[in-house]
Amino acid sequence: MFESYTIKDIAKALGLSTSTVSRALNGSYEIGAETKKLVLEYAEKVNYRPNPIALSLKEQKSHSIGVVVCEVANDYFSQAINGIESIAYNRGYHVIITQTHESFDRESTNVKHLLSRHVDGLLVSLSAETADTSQYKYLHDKGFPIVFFDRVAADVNTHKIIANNFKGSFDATELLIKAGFTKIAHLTNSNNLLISRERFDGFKAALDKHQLDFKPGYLKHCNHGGMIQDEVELAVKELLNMDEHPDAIFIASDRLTISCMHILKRLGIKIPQDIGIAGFTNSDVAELFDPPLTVIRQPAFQIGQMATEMLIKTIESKWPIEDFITEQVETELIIRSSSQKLF
Amino acid sequence: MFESYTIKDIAKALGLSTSTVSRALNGSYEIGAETKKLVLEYAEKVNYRPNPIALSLKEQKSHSIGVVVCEVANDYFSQAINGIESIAYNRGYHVIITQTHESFDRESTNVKHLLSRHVDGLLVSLSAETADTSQYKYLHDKGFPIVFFDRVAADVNTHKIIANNFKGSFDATELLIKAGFTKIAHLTNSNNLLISRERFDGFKAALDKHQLDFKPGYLKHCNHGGMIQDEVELAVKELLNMDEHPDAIFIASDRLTISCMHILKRLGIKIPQDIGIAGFTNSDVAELFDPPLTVIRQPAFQIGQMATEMLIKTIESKWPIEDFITEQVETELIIRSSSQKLF
DNA sequence: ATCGTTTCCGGGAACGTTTGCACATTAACA
DNA sequence: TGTTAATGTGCAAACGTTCCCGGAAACGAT
Repeated sequence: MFESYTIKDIAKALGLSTSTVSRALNGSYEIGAETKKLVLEYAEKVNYRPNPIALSLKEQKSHSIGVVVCEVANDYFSQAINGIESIAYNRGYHVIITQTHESFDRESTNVKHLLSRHVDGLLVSLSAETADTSQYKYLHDKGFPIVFFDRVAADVNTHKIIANNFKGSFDATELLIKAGFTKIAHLTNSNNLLISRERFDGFKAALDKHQLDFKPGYLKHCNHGGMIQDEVELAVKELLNMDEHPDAIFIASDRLTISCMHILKRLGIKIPQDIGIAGFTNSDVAELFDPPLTVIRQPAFQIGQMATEMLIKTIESKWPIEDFITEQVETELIIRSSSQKLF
Repeated sequence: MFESYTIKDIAKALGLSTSTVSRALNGSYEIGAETKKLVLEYAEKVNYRPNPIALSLKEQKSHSIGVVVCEVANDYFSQAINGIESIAYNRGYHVIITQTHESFDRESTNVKHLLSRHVDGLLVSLSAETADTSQYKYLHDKGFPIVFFDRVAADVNTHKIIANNFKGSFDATELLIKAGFTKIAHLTNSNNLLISRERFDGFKAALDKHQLDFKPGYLKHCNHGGMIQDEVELAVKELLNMDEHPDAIFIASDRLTISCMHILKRLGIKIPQDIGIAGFTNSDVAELFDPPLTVIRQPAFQIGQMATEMLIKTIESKWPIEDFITEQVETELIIRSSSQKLF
């Protein structure tokens, strides 16, 4: 039944006061053994569950956490959310998810909305458009719990969970180089995002190590994170139409990787004969692609879990936290034939 | 700022009572024009937002809806959840998502948990294991708002949103037949699910129409909905090892379709040369598969939206609802080469 | 001057909890 | 017999709202 018993009901039924019942339920030492037993048994019998809303009001805690991501229909984020939910559920928190669709305005209003919902903390992965992180800085300075994951704000000193983007990029790029590709382009997200810069650095470092020089024309940013199909298409076409066009593309985000594959398919470009491909994605079906796709995969589920654990620890901490840590997790390079150069 | 102003604060600052402020904010006719203006302006200035938790306690409504699905990391369900969120957000509800992982026990505890959270209504897609729907019947009889989507409970008379499973299956099967396949197997979910039975009926009807007889050995149920990889693998292998093995498989669920593709790939089975494939899935990358996969696609986003609209309408209805409707939406058959017979 | 109406506003209860405090009972002690 | 301590229980406030009442002031009509 969904009309639930309250402490008042129990008190009335047992001829006790609500305070006594409350204390008995919470195992207070100042309640007699038999009274306690009486209450506990009755509560069990009628399946008493404390009203979480009343508790929230009393404790001034909503027991909910707000999540800000660009979109949920995305392999990386749906896996991360899975991780977030799994921890939150067990710890008695519920999760309110909001999507920015890579828009800074949406992100701001989402944060405001979550705050007006009185969430106890925020789990944030920035939108591609976001350059201004002052709202987070402000909240964080006021002591509001925030944990960033994946797309972190460089200038807000709070807990963060990130993948080893440099190494992931370096390894993937080096893989392409070792396979024999020499003219490697880089398709990436907005430069606002720290991950874009880190991934670029890894890419560049691999080039440097193998004495390949970096062509500025081979670097393409999609400032809307792949939400605008035309933007990606334009970038890809520009690469393909260059006089000395690239023989491989290293792609730095999940959505861009998938978009790019669609575009290449539509254009009839053969992989890896015409162009080699390696990209970040958490798709579980990259193995089934034609050709099977070489990917850099992040432990999205674990990242979601770690971020949530950290956030809840921060929320429930008795003292203000001053030591904020940045956890780094390793990526996984899964080599398939899209990155194999054919001679 | 996240410490928000309360009505009390406003009352104190303006030398009014909380009742007056509350009424002014709600535009009550019994408040003088200038008082109202004063309050409204001050509230605007300090960016007053009513505390949703206090409101919930007062109104005995949590403004949240519970969602029960088998998993979120699934193309169909992540798209549906996207639709659910989009409506709920606009209507001022938040969404609590729970996953059954196709287990009936998990489903029961999830429902109990959501109820103890005082959700105002439930959006449910049954687990593959669920045969007993009495808990929903009970709640529904008590007047608790429930809307089923996709995997509906046949014997609970409430609002439902389903795809035209019969037609989707019929069309896909007929497509395989017309392509020249004659020995078509059917890989599907547990028979507990109404959608499995409907999809089987569509499959069977197409066979009948074209005078192909149905071989019981060609029907394989995965009672755990594809959550157990070995179960799917066994089913697929049994089909392939039959004396007169099928020349095509029609697959009736998202997860099974993807699982089956992985298994066939690992076994080195060529599609469509060795076996033709068509299956239900909402994957956005089926086009990129090797070979491109013929799919039956459901309008998952819209289904999520419709279900949520219906649920909120039921929640907010003044009178008890007696006319419950079942909305049916059409599926989309996307023909690609996995279902093209090569001679 | 008295009464009824209108207009405007405040007091206080209620929603379901927790918790500081006060109180009652009993037992032990002087 | 009175004092103290220990034990067990209840009252009431608080969290932020809404809303039923009751009431004060102003006004016109009698």
